[in-house]
Amino acid sequence: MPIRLHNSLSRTLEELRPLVPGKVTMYHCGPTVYSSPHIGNFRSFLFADVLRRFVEDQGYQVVQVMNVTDVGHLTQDDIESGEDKMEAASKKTGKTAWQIAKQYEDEFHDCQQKLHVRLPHHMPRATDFIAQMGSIIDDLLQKGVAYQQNGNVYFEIAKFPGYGKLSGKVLDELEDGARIAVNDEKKDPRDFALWKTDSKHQMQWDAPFRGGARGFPGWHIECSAMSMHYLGPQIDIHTGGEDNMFPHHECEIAQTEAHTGKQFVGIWMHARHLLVDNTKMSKSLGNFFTVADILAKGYTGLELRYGLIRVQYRQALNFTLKGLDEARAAISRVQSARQRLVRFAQGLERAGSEDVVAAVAKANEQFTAAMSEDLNVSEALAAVFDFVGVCNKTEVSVAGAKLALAAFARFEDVLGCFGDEPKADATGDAPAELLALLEQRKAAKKAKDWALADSLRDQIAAAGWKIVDAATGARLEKL
RNA sequence: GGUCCCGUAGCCAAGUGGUUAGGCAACGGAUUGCAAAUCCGUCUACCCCAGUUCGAUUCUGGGCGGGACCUCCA
Repeated sequence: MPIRLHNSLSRTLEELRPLVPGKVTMYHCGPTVYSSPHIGNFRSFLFADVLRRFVEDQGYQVVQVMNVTDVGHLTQDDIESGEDKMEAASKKTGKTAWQIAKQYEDEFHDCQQKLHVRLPHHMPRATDFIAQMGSIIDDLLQKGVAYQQNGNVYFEIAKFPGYGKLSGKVLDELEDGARIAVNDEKKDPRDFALWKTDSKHQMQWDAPFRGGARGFPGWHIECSAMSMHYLGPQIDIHTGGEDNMFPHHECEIAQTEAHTGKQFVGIWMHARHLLVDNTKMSKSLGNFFTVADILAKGYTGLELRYGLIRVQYRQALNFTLKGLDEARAAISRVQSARQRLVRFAQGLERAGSEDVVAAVAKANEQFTAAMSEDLNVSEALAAVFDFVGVCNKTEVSVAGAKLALAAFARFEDVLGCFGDEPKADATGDAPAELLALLEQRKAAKKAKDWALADSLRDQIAAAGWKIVDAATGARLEKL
């Protein structure tokens, strides 16, 4: 089944047709490492992760690159007095820009791991690609599409007729907006920086291009350089948050295509920003949750992941703590069903003779169809839950249980929000004292001392475990 | 001001020109010593007004309401 994805450039659903059959190259605009990653960041990164997982599921070999921006991302991009995010954080904390970058890059990787992200094949830092950026700048200067003023290098928008094709922005509208760049150096307010000089800037390099001055790179150029380095001049998919569309991606297109003369990206995809309690989440409003904040509240990475991917990436997602509670319950429903199947498969419960071949095929089909239609995760989840219902009411055979488990394993492989296949019985993992309590309860039940049995159950629950009474006996499971 | 998105049952959220989405919660019942889990059942909706149509939640137009981007942001 063809994978259809929404291309921001054409504003339509397009079939994924990779440049090289069977192989898909993806580039994702990654974090700017100047503060702790928040849940909004991860809605975008998790979207990229699910995209990669599904494309792989469909048999493609994927190469995925996500950059780490550790220099050049200006707080007011085009304004002369603009300050690099890293520098601003440095000023605030007293740490060096390099320390800031390292700290938050580590934290970012930690969050990726906690949210069960399949790591991109390459996660390069902008500061490691100064030379590559330089050669592009050099070429753009040679071609006359960039110009230098007082050591600053700007890309000249007028030399690239396609500027604005992604975001639909035209000059007049921009000038009417709030964003009016005051910069006499530029020929056009929309011209953007490829290289900046600033003697006060901590991160500085000798110009990596001919005839330049010591300075640091503009924000946009890093993505062009790293994308090209790892994936070549043309890539299949490029993703980012919706805010990246303009100016970042617009600028990427201009500089990259001016440099290579080829179409840069096949399909541009942008994740909608999430809302928190029905209102915009942003740093300036201060109403944001970091990933660490959520985990500190006792939610697991899996629950957060579920909560952030359950709505299709182009829909507004209203993030609430209540939503995470729902995620917890939903995950548990899936895992309970899987555990039951594991028990059948391992002969711990008496298997029946009903088969699930048709149900498995249907679930897989619906799941694939939903995901193929622009990653409709909500609909894919519906297919999973339909399947859960079927499994729960089926006296499944051993072979059937294994088949059903394979289907769940596939859904987990793509979505990654349910967790590993549950063990048939977690009793063995429980602390010895709880096992003792469980034995005591068995005895109490036998003696029909219900008060004692219930109090033992409460004690076990207080320790974070629950008793599951099955026909084959009682066992413990983690709450 | 410009561009764009959305308005679905208690909540979250898919989808469709005429046949039960799904999750969570709630309420009955089965099961259980009582529970938990599970199963069965109940609650069955599409902002408003016109239009197109045999028929619209689903297409068209208008209205109202909410939100996003254009400005640091994923």
